Amino acid sequence: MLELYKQQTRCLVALDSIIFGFDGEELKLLLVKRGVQTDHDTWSLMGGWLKPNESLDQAAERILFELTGVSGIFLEQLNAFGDPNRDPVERTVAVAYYALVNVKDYETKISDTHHAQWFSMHDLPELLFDHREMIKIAIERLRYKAAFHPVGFELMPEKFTIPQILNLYEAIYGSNFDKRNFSRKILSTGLLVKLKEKQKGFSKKGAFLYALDTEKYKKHSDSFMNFIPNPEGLV
Amino acid sequence: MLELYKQQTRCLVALDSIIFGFDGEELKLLLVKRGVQTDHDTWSLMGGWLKPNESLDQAAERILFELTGVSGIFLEQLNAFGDPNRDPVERTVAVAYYALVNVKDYETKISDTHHAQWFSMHDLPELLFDHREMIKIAIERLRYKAAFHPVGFELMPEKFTIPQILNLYEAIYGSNFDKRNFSRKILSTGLLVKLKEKQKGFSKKGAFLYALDTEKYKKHSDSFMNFIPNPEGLV
DNA sequence: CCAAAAGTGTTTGCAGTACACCCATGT
DNA sequence: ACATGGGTGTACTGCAAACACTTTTGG
Repeated sequence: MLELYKQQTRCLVALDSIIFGFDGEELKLLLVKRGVQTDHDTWSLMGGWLKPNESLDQAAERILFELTGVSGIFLEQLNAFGDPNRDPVERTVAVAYYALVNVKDYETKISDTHHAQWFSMHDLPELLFDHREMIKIAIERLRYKAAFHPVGFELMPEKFTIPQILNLYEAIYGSNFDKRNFSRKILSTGLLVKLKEKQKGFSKKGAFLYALDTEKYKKHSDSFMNFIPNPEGLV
Repeated sequence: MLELYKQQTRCLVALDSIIFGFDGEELKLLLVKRGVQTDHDTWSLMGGWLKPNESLDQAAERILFELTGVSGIFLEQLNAFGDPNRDPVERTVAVAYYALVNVKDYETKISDTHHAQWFSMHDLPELLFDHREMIKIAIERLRYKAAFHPVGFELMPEKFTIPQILNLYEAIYGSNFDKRNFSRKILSTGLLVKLKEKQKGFSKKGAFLYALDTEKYKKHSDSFMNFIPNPEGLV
C-alpha cells in the first residue's frame, strides 16, 4: 500500500483568490501586478503556495491576509483547476477561492502593500495563466450565490443605502431591477436596520442609511430566498 | 521567480468520487473495499492519483472508468479537501467529484470488477479518512443541484415511471412530496416522452413508462426551475 | 424653480399548495 | 371482490411583477 504512495508524482498546489469589491457604483476585482519576470502588463489574482501544515481554507486566508492585510471576510472555495498546462513553469493544481469585500473600508490597507489595484469588471487587463477563466467561473458562482443568499451585504460598507444595494445587485447581474420591488424584497428579509442618518452629497434629497443586523445575519446567512427577479435567467 | 517554484513543497493529489445510484427505491452509494493493509471493515470512495499529464476532470473520469467500467456519466467537481492530516500516510490534497448513475444499467459491470458494492445511504459502513465528510457535502450539493436543475434524470434508467422519479426525489430529500403536484411539475418541463408501454410486475395496474427527450435535455440541462416544494428549506 | 434622486402602494396574474376520488388489474 | 398502487382536477393563496406619482433639496 505504501508502495502506491511512493510511486505517485507530487505536484505543486497553489491558491488563488478572486476578490470582488464594490465601491457603491461598480463591481471591481482586486489584482496584483505580476512580478518582474514578465515585462509586459500582466496582472494576476492574489495567489500563493500551500504550505505543509495548513489546510486549504487556512492557506487561502493566510495568503489573502499577507497580500492585503484583510482577514475575517467572506472567503469560500470556488473550484480546483488542474489543467496540466495551466502553469507553463511547472505543473500546478490551483484551488481557487472567491472573496467579497467592500472597497471603501479596506482601500488604504490594500493599495499600499503589494501593488494591488482594483479593476472594473468590465475593463480587466491581461491576466496570468487561466485566471480569466477562474474569474468567469467566480462571477457565475457569485451570481448563483447572491440570487438566493444574502451574501451581497458582504460587499457593502458598514452603513449603506438601499439604492447602493440596488446598484450592487445590478452590477452583479448586469441588468436593471425595479427599485420598488427590490427595496421591498430587501427590507422584507428583516436584516436591515434603518438609521437616523442620511447619506448626503450624492443626491440632493439624500438617502437613508441602513446597517446590517449582524445577529440576524449570522443566523440567516445560510438562509434561502430569491433576491433577484427571474432567477430562471441564471445559467 | 523560478526560485519561488523550487522552494515549494510538492504534495500528492488524489481524486475521490462520490457515486450516487438509484435502484428505483433507494438512494445508494458505491464504495470499494479498502485494500489489505487494514484488516477491519473499512470502505472507501472510488479514488486514485492524479497523473502528470491529465486534467482533474480527465483523472476523475479515468479513475471512475478503471474502477467501474462506466464512462460518459454525469460527473462534476464537488470540492477540494486539504486538511493536512486527512491522510495519515502522507499529506494529500483530494479533489472530490460526484457522479450520478442508475444502478440497474451498470450493476453487473460494477460489481464484478473491484469488490465495489452499493450501500444504502442510510446504512453506510466505516469509511476511510474524511470520506464521510465528503459524502455529507456531496449530498448537500446534490440536493441543491437537484432542486433547480433536472439532474435527477441522470439517476434514472432509460425508461422509467413517474412514481419512480417521485421515489428518487423523496430519497434525495428524505421527505414526501404530493404526487399530483410533483407529477404536474415534472411533466411541465416537457423533458419527458410518454411511451406506449407500461411497467408491469410492481403494481397491479402498472405505471406508464417515460423516456427522456435527450435533445431537449441537453439544451435544458443548465436550465433552472423548482423541482421540489419549499426549496427554502434547503440549507 | 428646476433637476435629480429618493421614496412609496396598488393591481394583476401565475405558480405553488392542499386536497380526494376514480381507475386498472392481479390475486 | 378487494387490495394495491396509478392517475387525474380544482380551488385557494401568496408572492412576484408591472407600473407612476410625490417628496426633498441643492443648485
